Amino acid sequence: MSTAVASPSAPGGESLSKAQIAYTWVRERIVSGDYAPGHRLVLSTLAAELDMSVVPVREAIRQLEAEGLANFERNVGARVAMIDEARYVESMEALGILEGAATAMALSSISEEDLAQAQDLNDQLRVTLEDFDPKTFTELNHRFHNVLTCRCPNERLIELVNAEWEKLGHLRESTFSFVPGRAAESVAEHQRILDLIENRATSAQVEAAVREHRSATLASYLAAHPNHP
Amino acid sequence: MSTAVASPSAPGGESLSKAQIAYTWVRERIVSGDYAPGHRLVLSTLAAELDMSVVPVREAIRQLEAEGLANFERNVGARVAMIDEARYVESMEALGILEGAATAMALSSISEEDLAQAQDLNDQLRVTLEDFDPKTFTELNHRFHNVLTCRCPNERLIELVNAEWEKLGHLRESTFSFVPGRAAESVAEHQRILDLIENRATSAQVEAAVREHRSATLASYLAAHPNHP
DNA sequence: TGATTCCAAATCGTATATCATTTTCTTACA
DNA sequence: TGTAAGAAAATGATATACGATTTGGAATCA
Repeated sequence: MSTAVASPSAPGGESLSKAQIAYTWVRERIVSGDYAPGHRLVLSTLAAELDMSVVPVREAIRQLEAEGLANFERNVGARVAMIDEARYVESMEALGILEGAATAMALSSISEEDLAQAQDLNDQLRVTLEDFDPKTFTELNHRFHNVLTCRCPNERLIELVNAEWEKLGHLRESTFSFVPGRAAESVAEHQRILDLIENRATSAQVEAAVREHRSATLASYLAAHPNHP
Repeated sequence: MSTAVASPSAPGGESLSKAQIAYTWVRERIVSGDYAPGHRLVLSTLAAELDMSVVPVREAIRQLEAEGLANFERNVGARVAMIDEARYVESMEALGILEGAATAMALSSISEEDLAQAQDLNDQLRVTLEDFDPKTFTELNHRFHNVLTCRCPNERLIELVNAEWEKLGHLRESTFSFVPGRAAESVAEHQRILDLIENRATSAQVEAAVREHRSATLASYLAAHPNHP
């Protein structure tokens, strides 16, 4: 029986292709940490588990590869992407740049409600600090940033932000897990960003603030991390 | 005979998989404009032309899809991605942001030689103005920007820059084809960027200059373009 | 004539089969 | 005992085959 997979011939709803089913299935396992980095993704095994042939599974894994969640080696096979320390840092940096720009561009479109929602999320984050749980903190943190960026009129930029965010996804919680003290600073910086927006700061100021916010997260992560190559 | 495709069992060299051969082959046709936007990519036809089965072709096209060069429609097939006006603008904007940041980060690593090479390329661009050819101008233009960004220590950022650049690739020449006057301005702005670098301007200044440079290109493109939805 | 239905061709999606490569295990030899 | 050669197993890469879906057109009817 394994996992209940949505019937491909689901009546009424639009049936997903097997390749798509395999994609979401495997992806879910990766982001949930079920398949740890380095875990081998054997086509025949996955195909058997999903009760389909290897062809759609292969396609799914290639798609995951394109997103950077898996690595394929010719004639050897695929495995869940390793979390190279250097790459993690670089992606965080890139995310800061993209997110900063997206937030700045969104400025004129951010409504009172958006701002209120962001404030609310940051308040929730503050509450979380007392009984800290990296998982929920990370979740709220994502939603906070998403509220600010999603109004960006440039959809491509939003795509890039999300892609980068997801690439970091399956290990992002580690930042706050490893450096619990960072969470409090993070909330404070969020507040500063919200204040800037509310006080009609220039887009350059907001962009810089968001970028620095991520740099700071990154710095504390690195400080707490003895580089282990 | 058709196109001479590198033998998969090329002796000595590392043989490419058929999927990779198909990928580069189709991609080449797209970026060269041989396959215009909207052109259908029929698996069986391509497979026949490449003398292989449809399986690797399919894989190649999915890869192209992931890069945004092709679009796949379920049970219908793939076609070369349409050049949506809005998407073009958004990608250009995103490229400006990424390139600006990459160039700024590269500042401390740009050597005298790099600067000289960039200067040389811009001089070549200036010469090209007299007997203008959009194709070579675009080529040189790319190399100019590449010299500045490639020293960026953040490889991920370079990846993103290149990905965005290539996404625009198959229609980038149009900017200078449609707005020939823009080329001269472009060269002047390049010169300003080089001057900033030479005079040890702050990274923020350089970043802004590069970003504005692309904004200006975009603006003149839009000005010369009656929006045709 | 125009719209509708139905059939056939085109093409994709997936399964199965075969070939190629890599890895691992065994075995023989120094 | 350690190493190297070779066979066997595992797995990926590709080919072929077949079923499913879409699309275009022919035939039918009002």
